[in-house]
Amino acid sequence: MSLIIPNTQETHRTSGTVGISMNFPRVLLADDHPMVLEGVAKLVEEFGEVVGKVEDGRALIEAASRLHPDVVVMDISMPSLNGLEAARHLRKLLPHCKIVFLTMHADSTYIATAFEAGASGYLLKRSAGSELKQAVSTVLAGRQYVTPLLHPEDDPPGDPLTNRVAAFKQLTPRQREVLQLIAEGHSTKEMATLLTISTKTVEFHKGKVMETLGMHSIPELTKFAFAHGLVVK
Amino acid sequence: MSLIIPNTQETHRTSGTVGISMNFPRVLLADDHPMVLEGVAKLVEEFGEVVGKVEDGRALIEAASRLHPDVVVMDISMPSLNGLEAARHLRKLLPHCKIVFLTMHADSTYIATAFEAGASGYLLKRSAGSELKQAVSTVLAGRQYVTPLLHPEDDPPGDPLTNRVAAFKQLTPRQREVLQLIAEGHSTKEMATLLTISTKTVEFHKGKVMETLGMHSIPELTKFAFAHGLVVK
DNA sequence: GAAAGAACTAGGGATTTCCCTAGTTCTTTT
DNA sequence: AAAAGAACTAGGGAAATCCCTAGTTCTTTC
Repeated sequence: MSLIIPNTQETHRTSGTVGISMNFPRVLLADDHPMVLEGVAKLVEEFGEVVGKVEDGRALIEAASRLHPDVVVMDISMPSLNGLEAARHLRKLLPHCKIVFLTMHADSTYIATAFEAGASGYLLKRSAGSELKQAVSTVLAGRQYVTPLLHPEDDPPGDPLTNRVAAFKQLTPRQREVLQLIAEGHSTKEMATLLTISTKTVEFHKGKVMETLGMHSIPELTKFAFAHGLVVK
Repeated sequence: MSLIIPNTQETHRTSGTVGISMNFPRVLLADDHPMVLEGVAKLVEEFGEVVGKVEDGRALIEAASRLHPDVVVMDISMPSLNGLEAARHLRKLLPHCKIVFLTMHADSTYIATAFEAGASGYLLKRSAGSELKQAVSTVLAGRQYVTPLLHPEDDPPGDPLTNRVAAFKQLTPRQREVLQLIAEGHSTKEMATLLTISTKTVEFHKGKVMETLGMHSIPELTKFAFAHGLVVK
């Protein structure tokens, strides 16, 4: 099974002008953390020219329309205008400019949205530095690049995690009920009393939830429940 | 109002051997995001030697005791052993090695804790790249460096978290270590292997943490660890 | 309205956790 | 240097858990 990446730009794979990997590409960088921005710039300078460095989405749009870079490497979380919105603008403004996201967000909902917004590449800050060059040359060659960290092959067998949001929707009502109670700190015995079923049944539901979500510990479930607003505070 | 920075290392200001800014310092880097780690390494290479790059706190301890760097530049949020705990270990292991934190956390509770843990410098990822050199040479000269972004004029009024922070401070180093591992989802057996102690001892620490914090479930501990930035994501 | 599939219910048994007690090491104080 | 206290270490036994299997109810489909 593979990550679902909506291919809104069929030219990525078939355009006649692409396929040539550029020698020394002109790169525009955007990240709201200067320390990271400048560090990444040094990495880019090993294989390309850094034509600009900006710290928010609006500045990115301005700089891009002025500098006409071959590729933009940008964060998603940025002040003023976030990376996803900036990408949508950029696609209309400079249709030939490639977009690579470099972000903390490993969530697959982000990556799908990113490609919908016009991205050709997706890296994580957890990715190796060498992937930057790899990603830039791949997208300039007209193909897409997604960091191996997000590739489904690496997931535990059965790969229920390809999309945790989707997985969440697969939970039955009873399972969601139990998940919430778990995250609230209730013991199996307490849940059994609360739901007027046996502890064994509660244990079964708990096990099913873990299996469905591809998780193996209470803290993981707790964080998940939080991330989905299933638990308050 | 001003930031309270406990001066646990009076030699910072008065030792006879300090005051000389080193020419080409040997720097050890720690950050759990390789892309950032490698970028920052490039920045450091402009003024010093990068003797090592590691991606978690436990690897940092190992590398530091082997490489004896002049200064360690590290993140706070790291898997396995967070930066603050790693700093406490480091201070005992290599008393002459300077510690500079480079982190996202602009919270003033973090910075106070950082200096308590043995730091001499505190930078943000929002800080300018040039501050890195500035910070390293300042701490090697025996003084402290805090990024201008954190200067007290910018602080929000009040501090509602005092109670929890107080409770957190009551934990022993070992207890904090175990708390982090619990919140990361490790089983007792895994923790025992990681810490090379028996499961029984891990269980004892876990119990003590719960008793001290007045909590009675793993989810509660997990949320607490999150609220204190002890765990990433 | 009968068959099929999904959801909910539980039992048994190995494993792990919880709680109490207690020895050892490390630090601080006198 | 000795004593005291705190932190860390770990054992034993009761309780709770995890994992597998399996019966019952509820819903969907033909």
